[in-house]
Amino acid sequence: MTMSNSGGRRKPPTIHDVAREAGVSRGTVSRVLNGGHYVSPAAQEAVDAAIRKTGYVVNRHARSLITGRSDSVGFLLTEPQERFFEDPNFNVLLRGCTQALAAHDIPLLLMIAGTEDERRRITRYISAGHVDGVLLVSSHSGDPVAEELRAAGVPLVACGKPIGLGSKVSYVAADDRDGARDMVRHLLSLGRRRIGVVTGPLDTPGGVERLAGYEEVLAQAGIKVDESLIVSGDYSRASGEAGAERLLAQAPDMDAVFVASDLMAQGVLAALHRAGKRVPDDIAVGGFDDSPAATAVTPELTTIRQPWDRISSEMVRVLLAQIGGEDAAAVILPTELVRRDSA
Amino acid sequence: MTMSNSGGRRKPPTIHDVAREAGVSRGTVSRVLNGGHYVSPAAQEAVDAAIRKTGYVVNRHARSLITGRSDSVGFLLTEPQERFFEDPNFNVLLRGCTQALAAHDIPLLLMIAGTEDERRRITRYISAGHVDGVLLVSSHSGDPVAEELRAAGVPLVACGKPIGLGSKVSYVAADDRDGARDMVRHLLSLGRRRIGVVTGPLDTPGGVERLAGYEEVLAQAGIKVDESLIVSGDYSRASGEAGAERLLAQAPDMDAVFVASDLMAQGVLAALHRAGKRVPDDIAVGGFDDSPAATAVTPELTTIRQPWDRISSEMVRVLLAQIGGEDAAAVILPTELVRRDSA
DNA sequence: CATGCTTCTGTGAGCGTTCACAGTAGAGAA
DNA sequence: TTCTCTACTGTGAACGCTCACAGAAGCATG
Repeated sequence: MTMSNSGGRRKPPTIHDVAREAGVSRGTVSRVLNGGHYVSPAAQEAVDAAIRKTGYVVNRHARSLITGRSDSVGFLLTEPQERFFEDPNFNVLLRGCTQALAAHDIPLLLMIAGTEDERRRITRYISAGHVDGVLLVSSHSGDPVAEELRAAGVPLVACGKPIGLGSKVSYVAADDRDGARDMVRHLLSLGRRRIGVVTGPLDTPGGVERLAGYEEVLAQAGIKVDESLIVSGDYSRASGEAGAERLLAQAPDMDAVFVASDLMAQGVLAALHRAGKRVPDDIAVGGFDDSPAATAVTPELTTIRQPWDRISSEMVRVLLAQIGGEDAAAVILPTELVRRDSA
Repeated sequence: MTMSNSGGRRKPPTIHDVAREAGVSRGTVSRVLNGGHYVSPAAQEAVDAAIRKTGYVVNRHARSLITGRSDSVGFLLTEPQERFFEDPNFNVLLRGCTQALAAHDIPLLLMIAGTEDERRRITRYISAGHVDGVLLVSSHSGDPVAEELRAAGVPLVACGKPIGLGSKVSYVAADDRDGARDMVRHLLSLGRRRIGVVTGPLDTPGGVERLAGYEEVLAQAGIKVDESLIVSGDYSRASGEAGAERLLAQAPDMDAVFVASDLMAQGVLAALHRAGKRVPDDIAVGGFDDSPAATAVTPELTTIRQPWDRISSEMVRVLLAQIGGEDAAAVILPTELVRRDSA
């Protein structure tokens, strides 16, 4: 009855074991592990075999201790959490980032800065160098956590154009203005002329840009912007419902409405339904996001697809580049009109 | 023009710096850091002050290198990702776990095992000891990744009762059967007698248990279970829609239906609406989950709330206990009936 | 006064890597 | 021959921490 293996975790092999097995030195194994420059074919092969045989996996702690890198990045969510957690796009983004990083063998640490205590803990953790960089999701303007990290020189890539942060912050965003332009042009092409809009929050770049696209296209079409056709929401379903009611009261002759998020559009559809308006016959409805919500309603939403899969992979690409020493960069990605039944 | 601080990351203070500042040795600082036993009040205070002054944060890599612990845990999502990512409960769970862990200063590493390549990478990463334990979300029976980790002796806590894994795996789950019982009893109390059911996937414990609760209560009430009132779905909205259509065809006199998830219930509502049935007048509908979807439909869903916040905190509690050497444990948490308009 | 116990402190070793450097061998040039 | 160059390899020193151990000081006990 000697010590058995089952149940307990066996001490894993080290670079020493591999070196001994392969009949070379630690240094040579290390070189093989890190790119294989200045290694003879024979040594290369011997080390590869030894690694396979021993099941060796590099000890990242030891490596990090000496390199100063952690080979991990944080995914930081600050401020108004609820909204994000209800938004399925958030999931797509999170998954995309995780998988893009996994391809580089870099783990993603999820960090949620809700309470003041969490905020402190997270800034301390990140500033201490426990992650090499941060993917930031925060629509909040003047986010104090983000500002502190920026000041500490931590590589940072935001999702969506950040407000109130210095110019040294990279970001990746969909072309909100162009998406809005596409949708409004589409509504015009359907012959609609009294087009309302439920905007997103106007203290966010996305909210502002989508409204700007709307106004731009109307102006180009020679249609005067009518203030009674503009109401603003906060991307939530409830605010869409309330917005639609206001619009119906202010502009009974409205024949289309561009809603700056699918979730709000859900609310708009509900309100229109209650008011006895048929969609799209009486009023055409255009959404934004192409979230699962878009196909969960009747009629299914015509909407603007944001390329979330590309957004996530670009965020990772830009962050890794920045960690590698490159300068901050801004990436704007094109959107796409998805035609369904509501417009 | 000497090297300036701004932009670059400054080398952080070490335990040496703190020791010098406090006028004590490394050992004493280390003791303060790890619980403060066998430390004189004077030393304690001096070290605390030095830590504050220098802004010292422990280097986790150096610590892990010697302790063998990583002080981090993985959140592992395997198999049918899409379903999870559409399910808002997943977000609540993920957030809950992240925050519960944060309170212990333990980072959460998100891992998604989609492709075969990711699966390999993740098992290697975890088996190598780069996390101390794993929170597992996987409804798939006989999950190979989970099985491998279990065999490797990695502390593991599943969300929901896992199928096909040995008994050494802990899990935390809502009391599915009791929740189903509550809902069916509620439908009976409304005077309904021809109660249909759209089950979850019957290769998962949740699906089986919810159906069992349904059958149990009907039996208690002296109502014979009618096979034509039972159809099974996969928790997706589409399967709910299809299920409702089958039920309407098979049992036109149905006056209530218990749907094993809110997402499916959304589909059921849509199908009933199309068929001209009024809810709850003609047919009462009961859901399960109390997801945001429940209040996003008209009429709002009467449903069973699963205590997701407690599930996540219990998962973390059980995992940390197991990492600390305790035995595997199973935790079943009570559900709650939420009355709204659909039943 | 020796002995033991408790409480506290400092020291050296070592965790598993990478990195800088020294060194070797072989080829080609002077 | 001698020198230089290239391609490769091994070695010791670090990285920042914890842990085991030795020891000191204080106090009670024999």
